[in-house]
Amino acid sequence: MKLIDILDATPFPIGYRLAFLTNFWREPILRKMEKDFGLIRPELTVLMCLSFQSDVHARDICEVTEQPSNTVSRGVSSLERKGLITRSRDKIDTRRQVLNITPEGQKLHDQIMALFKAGEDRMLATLDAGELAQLEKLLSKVARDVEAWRL
Amino acid sequence: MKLIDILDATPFPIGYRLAFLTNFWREPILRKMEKDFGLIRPELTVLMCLSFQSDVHARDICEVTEQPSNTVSRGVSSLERKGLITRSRDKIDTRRQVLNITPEGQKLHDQIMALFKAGEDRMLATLDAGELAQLEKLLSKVARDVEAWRL
DNA sequence: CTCAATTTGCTCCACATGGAACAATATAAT
DNA sequence: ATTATATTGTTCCATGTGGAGCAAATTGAG
Repeated sequence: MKLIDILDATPFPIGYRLAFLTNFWREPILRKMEKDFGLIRPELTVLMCLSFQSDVHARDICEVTEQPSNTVSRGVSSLERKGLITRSRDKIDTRRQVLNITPEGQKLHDQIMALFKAGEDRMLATLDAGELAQLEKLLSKVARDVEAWRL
Repeated sequence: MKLIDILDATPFPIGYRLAFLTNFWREPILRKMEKDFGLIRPELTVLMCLSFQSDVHARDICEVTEQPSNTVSRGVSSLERKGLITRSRDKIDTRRQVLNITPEGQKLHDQIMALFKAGEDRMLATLDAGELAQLEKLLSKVARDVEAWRL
């Protein structure tokens, strides 16, 4: 009995393959990230948001990533302790705090992104250029349509 | 700031989209499964294995799904308490126990599979028949190649 | 101006999960 | 046969995570 056999027996061939590929691509890298860099998942989420945009509030991260506020709160706190992001009170609304990534945080972020990139290259090595373009185009189309089909 | 924007900014466009689609397709269904049927993830894993094949050992499930033995053990115990699977000592090796799905378990399994199928249909509604075939073919190719690229 | 309602971020708590050690049983070596 | 080693499945424990509720601060209605 192999996992791939059970996979082939399900009535949702594409969904299961999406989950299958996601697991084998992402999970080992996340474990490596935790082991080598001591960064856990919620911290990476915050780091990616701050790398993408500056002067962000924790609340923004909650909304964008649809994560509960306590998870984001923990991620922000530990990232600040590590010196990977900065936290400063908002002058106008002192409940809020303005978050920014530090150079150290950006550097770590880039290293981790490189891990994912290398993993993707390995995963897709069996596809030629045309197939790669096809796959990205199809996944993009479905992803862009997300608001129409998400529950 | 939208999640899809951060997505587009990463250097791994396909990997991130795989993860993105997997999350929005699978997670809501798993939550619904937990709420409506009281079944948690490790239980579903065991149930799917037993639906696929009869007379399996817990150890087999560990190997196929690469889950730790305690997780499988808990799943097996709770499924048996609920009457969804049966457990009987192996006559030859009395350390082992032979697991089988019950008719009730099979019925529940089929109901849950139908949820995932319906979710997949919704997710892929934007693709035409040719695109669907293309996508499945490409995902299959990469998935079959898993042993070559997994870390 | 005053007080209720909202928003932000945090702590407490409950639970799912994986690692490690354990008992019971089976297998191998001499 | 006896003893050491493997294997199976379980319980204990540490940790990551989300829900609910909380205090502090802001906003809005009268």
